[in-house]
Amino acid sequence: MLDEEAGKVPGVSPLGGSRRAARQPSIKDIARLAHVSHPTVSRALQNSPLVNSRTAERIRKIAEQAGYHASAVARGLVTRHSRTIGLVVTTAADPFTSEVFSGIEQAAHDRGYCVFLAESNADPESERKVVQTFAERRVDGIIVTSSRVGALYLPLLSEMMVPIVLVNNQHPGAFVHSVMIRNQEGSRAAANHLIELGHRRIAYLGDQTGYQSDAERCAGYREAQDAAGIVFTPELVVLGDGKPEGGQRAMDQLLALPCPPTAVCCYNDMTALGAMLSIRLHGLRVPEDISVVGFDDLFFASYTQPPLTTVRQPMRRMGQLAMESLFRLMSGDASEIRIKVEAELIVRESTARVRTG
Amino acid sequence: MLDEEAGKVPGVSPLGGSRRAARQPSIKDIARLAHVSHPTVSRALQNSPLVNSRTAERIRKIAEQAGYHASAVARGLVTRHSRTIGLVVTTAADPFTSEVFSGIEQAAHDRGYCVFLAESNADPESERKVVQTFAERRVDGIIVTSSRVGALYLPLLSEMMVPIVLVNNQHPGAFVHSVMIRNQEGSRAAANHLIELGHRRIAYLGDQTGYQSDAERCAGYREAQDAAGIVFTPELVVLGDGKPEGGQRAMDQLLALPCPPTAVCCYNDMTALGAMLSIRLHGLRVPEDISVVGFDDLFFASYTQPPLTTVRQPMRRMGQLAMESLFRLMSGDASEIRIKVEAELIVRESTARVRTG
DNA sequence: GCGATTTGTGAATTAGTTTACATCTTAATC
DNA sequence: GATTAAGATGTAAACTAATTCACAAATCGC
Repeated sequence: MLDEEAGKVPGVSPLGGSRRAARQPSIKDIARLAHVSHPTVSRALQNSPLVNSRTAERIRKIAEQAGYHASAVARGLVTRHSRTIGLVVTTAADPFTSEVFSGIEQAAHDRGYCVFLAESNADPESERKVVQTFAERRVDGIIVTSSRVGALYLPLLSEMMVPIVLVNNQHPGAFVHSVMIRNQEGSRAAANHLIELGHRRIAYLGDQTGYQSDAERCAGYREAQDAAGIVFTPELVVLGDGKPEGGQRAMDQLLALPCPPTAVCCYNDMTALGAMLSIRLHGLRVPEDISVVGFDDLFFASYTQPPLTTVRQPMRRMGQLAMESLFRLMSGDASEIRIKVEAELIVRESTARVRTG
Repeated sequence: MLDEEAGKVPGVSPLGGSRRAARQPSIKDIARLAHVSHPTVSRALQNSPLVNSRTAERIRKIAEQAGYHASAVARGLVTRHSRTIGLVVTTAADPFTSEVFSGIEQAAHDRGYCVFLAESNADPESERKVVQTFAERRVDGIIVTSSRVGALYLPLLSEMMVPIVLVNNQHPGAFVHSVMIRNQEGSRAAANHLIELGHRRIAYLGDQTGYQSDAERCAGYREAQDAAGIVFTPELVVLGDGKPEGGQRAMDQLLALPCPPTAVCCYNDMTALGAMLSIRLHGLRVPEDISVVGFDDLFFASYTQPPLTTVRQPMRRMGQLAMESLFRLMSGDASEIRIKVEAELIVRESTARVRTG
């Protein structure tokens, strides 16, 4: 016990006139208060069998009363683990993203991890900066959701020496870990549903920023048609931007066609929202005139008018799976992880039998 | 990957003998690679005038090539600042919350701060744990959004010695900093709009978990009616839960009344979503039979059928303001911050002149 | 050779974890 | 009652990766 025997925690009185911010108590402050050495405090707080359980209990109580919280930054320095993960998203203000985050956060929290959430705004430079920030902060792992720039991560990855899991963003050929929805199967189910309802002229309203997801969903749409012997009509494939505005514009295009479709498969629910608005503004009705199918099953899908038939992604679950995969990787398991989760068609009221005549 | 050719440089390599997993390069590794001392590297990377600019440039280049990222955890230990803030939300899977987050994140990112996002799930115990986690991680500040448990933060606050800003969650009387929407004025404007359309029997569909926000919005609703000489009818005030399900149930109640309202002010847009569904399911139409007003102006408000008249909250802006307030507080400014932002009525098509006869 | 600029040396500091080792206290055993 | 071992605790230090300071030394221009 060398330092100030003063007995008080230095700088702890905020009213002392000092302009310095009061310091949080350190392990040595607790040691002094409990009249033990600081290694004993450390042992007590970690339930080490080396300390008498009654002493340990006493120390824990004192620490609690003093409002002691062992600094994770000091601990992280020595343990070389921050118990922190980084999540990079295009934007957090998106129902899909925030559901996935929610799943990640829960799984992380359960294991004592904290999540840094950063937006890349779909800007590669910003994305690079975010990953660099995460590197500086020594996150133990990284999850990337719905990004367009998968290729970017390869060089960063080797530099970071930290596992990365991609959600719905598998860069083809890259050796990265991923959790994906079965895009093609889901989309095929949606298209099949329309075909079963008698539709023959079915459009696909895609997402020009969707890259692989869009390609796979479009493939599912085509596959279903091929199987049903419907010839592919290129002008029935138009592109939005994954948001309502883009969906609306793309639907406008379809409705300007000499012979518009009787049904539309949308890249996602946000796109479907815009498509349905476009249809209404053209004086047509869903599903009487045109059937609409979405993808995602966002919260609002059951509240649209009419309620939206869509392909459900288990978003929370996908977030959890991504986090659990990351835990596996962080614990040293180096095997490649490529999880594919099932998509489920949810039939509501935006799809109906094609109007005959 | 740290260059193993450090071995050909005379001197001891810290990695030389060890079989440890590849480590991220440290400032000393860079010093060795650049043939300078580590304080010089530190100076160079901080653009100190004490180093020759050419040397500094050379060092920066070497650091870059080696993929060096100065450890924020080590720096945080000595500087006592983590350049990190914590945001606690009830759930991230909510359009209001994620918009606010987005504003916060942008402002934080611009100043080199990272944001920990944690969910409390409206559970006080979980909320306490989250704040404790933030304390351990030595966040420089905390923002809390739309929480019910404002009172909880007082004891924690004094313990944490870290500034806290509340968004739409002012606990009355607590000495905390806050960014709030003008609930009462916004709600009054909504009710006035309905009154101007000739409505006399207007309901308020509140949120039993909304506490102060709900009280203020209800007060605005009553104030407008008082001013218009409309007598208050208690059975026209029903409570939801801030979500579509609650809105639907509450609207069901209103429609079961012997004399149902001709217009409804909803606590928020999510509630309005449920209310509109209930109205449809009862075979009535919006706005012909019943006018509906929301609150928030979430992204889907312009895509409902009919598009929703609502009171806009500048959510991103509120997030930014909260973050900027936190920066002020973190820089030592101790003056109380209580920002009130204006609400703006957005008239769309869910409200119409009351049906006469 | 003088002074200014630049760089190096060595150390303290931050708040923990962890280890090796030394005490000291009990309790059991002979 | 002494011996011995086990258990509990203290002491001192190393370690983590940076910042920062005091001071010394080297280099450079003039």
